[in-house]
Amino acid sequence: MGDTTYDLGKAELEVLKVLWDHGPAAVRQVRQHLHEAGRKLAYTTVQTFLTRLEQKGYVTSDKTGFAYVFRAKLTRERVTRSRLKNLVQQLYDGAAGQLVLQLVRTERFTKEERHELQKLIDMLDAKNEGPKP
Amino acid sequence: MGDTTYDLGKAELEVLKVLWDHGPAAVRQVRQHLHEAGRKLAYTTVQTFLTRLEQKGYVTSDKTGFAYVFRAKLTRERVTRSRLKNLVQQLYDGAAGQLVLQLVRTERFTKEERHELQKLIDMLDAKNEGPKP
DNA sequence: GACGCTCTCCGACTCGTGTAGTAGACTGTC
DNA sequence: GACAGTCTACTACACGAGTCGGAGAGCGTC
Repeated sequence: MGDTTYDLGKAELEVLKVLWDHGPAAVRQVRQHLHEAGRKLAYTTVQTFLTRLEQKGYVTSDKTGFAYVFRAKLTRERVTRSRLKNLVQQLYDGAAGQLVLQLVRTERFTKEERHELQKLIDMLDAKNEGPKP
Repeated sequence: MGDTTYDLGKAELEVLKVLWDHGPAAVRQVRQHLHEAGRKLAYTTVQTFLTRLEQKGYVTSDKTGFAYVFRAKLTRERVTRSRLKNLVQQLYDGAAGQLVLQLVRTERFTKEERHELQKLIDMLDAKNEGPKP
């Protein structure tokens, strides 16, 4: 269902994000990307995170070449959902609508995003008002 | 502006939430509320959290009566914003729109919330298309 | 076949957070 | 004014997360 709660530390998430953004990579590449993002960590530190992520089942590794190549198993969407669910639960006792409203109220959107949003609302309207529940 | 990042542990947030939900309270009352919410903690544990929250400047205390009464200084909205900002930053490099889209896509809304949302979008449209940037 | 580079494995240390106990101060009651 | 109950202050400890170094294994090069 996706109601699982993923326990990811801040730094672990950063590492995972590299895999999401750049695809599968070995320790050295991950470290390189983090470095370019202004995050300077020792080689072994990155390795520790990758290992821990693997132990938790959030990434997999295959050693086809010289070094292990790590690949994200957990998707960004699942983490987002989990994080949001936590947030909504912790702050609003589960009332997600309130959160979205605050978000929409306070964030800036591009034209495209607004159109997309509009379409989604239309769909929601159609779905909830058309066929009887 | 509100871009501060509040470092609140999970348990600290629970305590803070009691203050939001029930207003100012002394250690004993806070503990009582937590207890009713199924969270059983020792008196001194609750006290520790309150003290730490005060040290961080997130609550204040006044000792008018017998015991100190703690009052939330930080608002739920600020914490929400901070948390969301973090989330969006960490997962989407700051592209909040993407987050909202996913939220709207996957969460259920009441009719009222949809209407509210619609109004907000109309406002966004008006604001962003009316005066030149 | 010795040197050097890169990789993995394992251990270690620190800091924040969650959790609580004890000692002493205060207050009200007989 | 002694006792019981409640409050605060201080201390402590375990655990996870963030951080890294050193030891040893593979592999390429002269």
